[in-house]
Amino acid sequence: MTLPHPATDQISLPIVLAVLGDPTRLAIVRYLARKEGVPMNCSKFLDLASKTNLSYHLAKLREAGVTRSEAVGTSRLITLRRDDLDRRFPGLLDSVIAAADGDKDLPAVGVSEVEVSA
Amino acid sequence: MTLPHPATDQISLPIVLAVLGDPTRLAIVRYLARKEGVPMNCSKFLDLASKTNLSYHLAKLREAGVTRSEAVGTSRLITLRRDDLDRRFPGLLDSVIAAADGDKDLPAVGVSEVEVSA
DNA sequence: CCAATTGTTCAATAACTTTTGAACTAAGGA
DNA sequence: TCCTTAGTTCAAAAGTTATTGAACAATTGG
Repeated sequence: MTLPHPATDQISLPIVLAVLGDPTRLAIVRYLARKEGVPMNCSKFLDLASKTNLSYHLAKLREAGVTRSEAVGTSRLITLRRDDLDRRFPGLLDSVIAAADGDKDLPAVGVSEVEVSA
Repeated sequence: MTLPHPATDQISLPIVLAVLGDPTRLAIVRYLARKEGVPMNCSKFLDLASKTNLSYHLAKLREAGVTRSEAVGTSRLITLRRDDLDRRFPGLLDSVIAAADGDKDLPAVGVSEVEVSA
């Protein structure tokens, strides 16, 4: 957990809402929610924005307490801080993700991915 | 309903999240939620911001589909579009308001008001 | 060691959002 | 009619966020 992350009780509601109020970041969060438990690296999101811009948006998500970024080799493993968010704002993430899933106009990543069973 | 309001199915998730991601507007929404059914006029919120600035924030809430503003005489009656929001984004408003109520650091209006029974 | 891969940082710019005050409109009461 | 109340509009200024490209750093494979 190399990079700075806020403690669970430091996560601020307005900041989380503002951070989720951006279509690119919302798409990232949706994808992480769909692939829960599977750590993602940034390259997954390159069809949403440029590398530099992704770095910016992923930092915003991390600083808001929405995601966790871990440095592993030259990659960052990114995960949703679902437990922390659910503890702090019960029901919020679920309703946001459900709402986003129901909206065909929002940008999305990896929608047509093949599920690989173990 | 004189002023322009989006239809229920035109309410956009990122816009709603961004609009609620402002502490002043969140305080307005919390107050409206607490006084559900009782139409408010803008002056209720004058301790949050200046008259001009309130006009701006209330327009943002209306344009996002979060509130309804009705012109009555020289006043505006403002209400939460709870039914519409619940239909469009089930659970979202409740979790946002519950989260806001649990946060002592957020600005609030009319917290210490006397409940007047009929 | 060298090159490729992965992502960051920096500075610049563009694009928005918020806040302000002065001037305004519209309704209602004296 | 005139004054007050309630809120809007407008243009400017201030502040913030998003986007870009070029340069950089760190790790890993050959």
